[in-house]
Amino acid sequence: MDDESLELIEQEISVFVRRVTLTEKRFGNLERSAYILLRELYHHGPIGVKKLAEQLHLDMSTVSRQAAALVQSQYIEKIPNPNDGRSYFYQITTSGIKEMEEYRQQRYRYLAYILEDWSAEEQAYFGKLLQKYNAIVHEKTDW
Amino acid sequence: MDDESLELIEQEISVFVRRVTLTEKRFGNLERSAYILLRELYHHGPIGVKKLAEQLHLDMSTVSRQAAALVQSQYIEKIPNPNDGRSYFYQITTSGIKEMEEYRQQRYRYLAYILEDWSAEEQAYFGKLLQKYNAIVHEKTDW
DNA sequence: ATAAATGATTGTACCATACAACTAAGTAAT
DNA sequence: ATTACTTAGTTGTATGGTACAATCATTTAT
Repeated sequence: MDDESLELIEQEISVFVRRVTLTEKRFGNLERSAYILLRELYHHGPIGVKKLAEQLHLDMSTVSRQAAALVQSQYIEKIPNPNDGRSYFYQITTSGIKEMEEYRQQRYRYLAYILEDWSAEEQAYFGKLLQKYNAIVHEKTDW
Repeated sequence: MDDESLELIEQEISVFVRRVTLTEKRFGNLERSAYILLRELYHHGPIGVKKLAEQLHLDMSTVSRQAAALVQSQYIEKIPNPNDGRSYFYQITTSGIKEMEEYRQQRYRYLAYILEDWSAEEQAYFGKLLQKYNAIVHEKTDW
């Protein structure tokens, strides 16, 4: 692999990640972790902590606590699994969807602002390359 | 701005950031935060906590603690400023450089593995777009 | 029926970060 | 020069994100 590109990517990724994490900490009432959890629930539908943790590549204990907080805030509901007394299904509520979309809108606005002067090609390519990167990590590692 | 690209980018950035942060937590003896601090010291040369915090866009207290830990590990040295009894210069040590490079090598290896099947164009473009994104955030926000 | 496995929670620990209070040293104003 | 203001740095406290280990309750397998 081309060393120059490698160095550039290495350098820029670390700056990029720093910026995104520090900038997008909280939008509205949600932390970023909560947003990601809600998004997963929204797309996947009712699901237990174990599977949720697998999807998010987090430890069950982490997800269990985050989910508990979201139940508290009434953004998700915890429904006992009728076929298995140990397990539950978490389900996003109307209010949860609203908050999730609120957060997303804020991200959209911010991104649109940052990328406003990019050409359509650059924007499209940026999205595709990020997607490709993520897909490869998914394939190649245990993600 | 094109909505489709925006949605894609929004989605993929959050996955991307998650993955990078969870994957690259620690390489060798360094945390990622330590690596970034060392890199800054390495490139910038001797500098106090205040400026360091500005460069890294972190609170002084955060940097102060991270720096103290690195002094402890002997990866950096704390030198009193002869012209100002309040302030110090932090300076990376030989051993600090070694660790920093160790960390970087591990990141390189990992990245090279992930990107091995990308064309040279894709690699180059990916680096450039990340760089461009970072530069714009820098211009447009108080970063 | 007892042992093993499983879903979930809780205890504990660590890192990253910020804000506020504080200390010590420098600078400015009277 | 003495007093008040400012500044560099550290430390106290709080929050969030995460993991590992222990535990609890229930289900499955022997």
